[in-house]
Amino acid sequence: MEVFDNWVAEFFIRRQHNPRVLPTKLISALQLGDSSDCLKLKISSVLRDISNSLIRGAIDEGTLDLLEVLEKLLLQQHSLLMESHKSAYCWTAAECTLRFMWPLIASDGFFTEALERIWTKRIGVLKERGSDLVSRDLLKWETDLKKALEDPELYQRIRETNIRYTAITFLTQLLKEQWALLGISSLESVVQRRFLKRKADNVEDDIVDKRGNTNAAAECTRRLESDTIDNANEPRGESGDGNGNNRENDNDVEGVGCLVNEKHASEEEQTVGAQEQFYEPSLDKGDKTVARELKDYLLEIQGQIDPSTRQREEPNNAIDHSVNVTPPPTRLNRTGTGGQDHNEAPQQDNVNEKGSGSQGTWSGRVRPRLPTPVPLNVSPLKKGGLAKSHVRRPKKFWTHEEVEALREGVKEYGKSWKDIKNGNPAVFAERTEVDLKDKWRNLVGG
DNA sequence: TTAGGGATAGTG
DNA sequence: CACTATCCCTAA
Repeated sequence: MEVFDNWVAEFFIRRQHNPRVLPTKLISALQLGDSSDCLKLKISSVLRDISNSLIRGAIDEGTLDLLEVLEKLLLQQHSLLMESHKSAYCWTAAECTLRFMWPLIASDGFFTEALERIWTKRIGVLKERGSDLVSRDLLKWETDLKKALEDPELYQRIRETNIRYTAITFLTQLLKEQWALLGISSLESVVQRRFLKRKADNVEDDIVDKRGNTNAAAECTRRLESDTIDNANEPRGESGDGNGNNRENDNDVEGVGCLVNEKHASEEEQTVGAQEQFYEPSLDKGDKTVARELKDYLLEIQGQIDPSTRQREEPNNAIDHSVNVTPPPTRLNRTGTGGQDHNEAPQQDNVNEKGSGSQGTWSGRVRPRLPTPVPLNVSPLKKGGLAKSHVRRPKKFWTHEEVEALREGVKEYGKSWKDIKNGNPAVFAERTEVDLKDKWRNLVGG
């Protein structure tokens, strides 16, 4: 596979420019080899799939598949498995089982089936191959769940816990860490270099030249290629400026790091003509220009290689719009008339449908404004990175179970709240380590 | 991650 | 207002 194709694919997957194409499908279509670059590409696509399923709110056994695939890929790369990966797997598995616990008692066949399918078969396979995904927590869950089959009280307790939240938290953390490990994409680093170079040369006209050039795609393809070949064997910033798709703390982005950041960049430009009070003062002009340029290139390239995409209805919030350029002087046909909507491929995938106001067909390099993405809404348990969650978690009194478990925990681990929580994940599913600490404080009357 | 201070809400 | 249980923020 061409280096260039590889890079473009990587970029699209990272940026999710084309969410209508499932990354894993894209990857299999490309028929990658096993080189290290391809490995990273595959990892990216799996991460993107996981991310998509999180955005859709679909945490299911497909997510488990993805996590297992990710493990294998990481293994090929000789990477160690991260804690977040194990935890994400463990809690996702629990969540998948929990959804079959809706009957009040375990007698119903669904729960038994789920236990068999997920814990006996699926996880049995993991055990056989000695997977690191089989963590202590996972085994603990396994015994708890199997015990719950006999013990209605335990069944009840597990049934009522909010496992989903924990699963989402770990999945999010896993994504964050893995994206960070992947570093910035090749294409981005190339474009950044281009930009810096050009900035040095002070040749801004170049950009202007490109506009209106019908052959632009071919043109920039050529340029990119010629520019990138010499950097072909440069390693990606392994974790150097690990600003992966970090959603929260990237006030210190440097260089193109911000490109990889979805939210902030998008809000920056999204606000054109709308409310301006979204934050992110830390984006530096240079970066924005780089990002804008890159996006221009890629959209044009995309238009060439995938003509059907250009005239399909714009998707909505699942898409990334990091760098939305203000409408250029050319006309922007987003005037309700939407001239060219034939070819309505009925492939809506699963993008949700609330962004109905967002369509606007676009031709050439003119892009419509897209709706602001809905931030991944992890429950108020977590301090939200974006919408300052002034929302307090509802107060929930401690049950006798919890208090007892806490007492036991302190006896066993001392004041290692984290260990206590991990030692009894089922009971403490809805308590944070800080909660344990606070509760202990008031138990001992401090 | 943990400890400690403080905010918030319920009760009397 | 005082007191309690819980939740939140942040320094170290």
